[in-house]
Amino acid sequence: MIETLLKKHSLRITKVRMSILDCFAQSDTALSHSDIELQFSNEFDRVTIYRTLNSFLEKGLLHKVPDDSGIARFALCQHDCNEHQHYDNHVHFKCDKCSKVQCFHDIAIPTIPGLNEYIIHSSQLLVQGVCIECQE
Amino acid sequence: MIETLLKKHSLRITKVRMSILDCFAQSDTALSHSDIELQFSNEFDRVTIYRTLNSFLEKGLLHKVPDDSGIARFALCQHDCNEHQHYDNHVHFKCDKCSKVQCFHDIAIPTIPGLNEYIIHSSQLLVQGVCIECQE
DNA sequence: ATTAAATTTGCAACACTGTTGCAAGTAAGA
DNA sequence: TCTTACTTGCAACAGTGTTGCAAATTTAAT
Repeated sequence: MIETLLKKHSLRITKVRMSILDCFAQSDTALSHSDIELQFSNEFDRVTIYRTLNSFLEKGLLHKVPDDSGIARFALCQHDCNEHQHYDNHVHFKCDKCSKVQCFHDIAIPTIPGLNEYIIHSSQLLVQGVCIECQE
Repeated sequence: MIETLLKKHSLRITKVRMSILDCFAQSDTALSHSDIELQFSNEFDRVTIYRTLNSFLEKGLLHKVPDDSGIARFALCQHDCNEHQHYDNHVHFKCDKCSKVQCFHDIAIPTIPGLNEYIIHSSQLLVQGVCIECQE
């Protein structure tokens, strides 16, 4: 439940946070600031939306999804992330036709040989192509 | 040679293009617009730099390096890319300390099982951590 | 070397994304 | 209920990237 989720991450329960978190819970794709703003522009200030996304990110409710376009997209964390640790090393798929970005939480990224001397914190794999819906 | 490279990709030989392409040839890390602008701000207009980067991208001289920060970085293509085809499915490493991004052209990205129904155009792996220089 | 056509450059202006400071408003615990 | 700490909205700003247009430059053809 959404309220519990906020409390668990030590965030106060407010209208903006409930609405935006609900948005992510409903969506099966990663959402950008502008996606959110489209829905709530006459309800909440854009700065508030930015700040909400940032606190969700910081507290481990959301993770950032990389993208060649430059705009930041976010998706719900599936594991127990918190402000100290993020576990979001999974595969992302971006459709070149509809531009939607999906997370594949179940597909682990294989270990890459050849980076032995580097200390590795995280790996993110972005696959681009055509999603199932856009093939039809 | 730089002039040959421009001609090969059907780009006219101009001062901006020579200078910027040379910059990339010298550098072992990916460069952003602002990296370039720092060097040439009193010589070339920022719009011209943006346009130069875009034509290099389009003609297959450079590829875009993904990054969670949102700013676009570019690096030289190693294979024979052109305006129709890009072969830049390799590993990128970003150092969390110095923020430099390196390409590992030699490390191929393993095939990911579980995306069978998707048409895949490209895969980019971004590994973050601490580079060798920053460990010392 | 001259010329003509096409491309490139610089400038001004603009749009979008994201951040900061501050005063007013709200949530949560005593 | 009251107090404290956090959150929100507003205004202003900074950075990144794009577009239109006139002037300059490259290129290829004479």
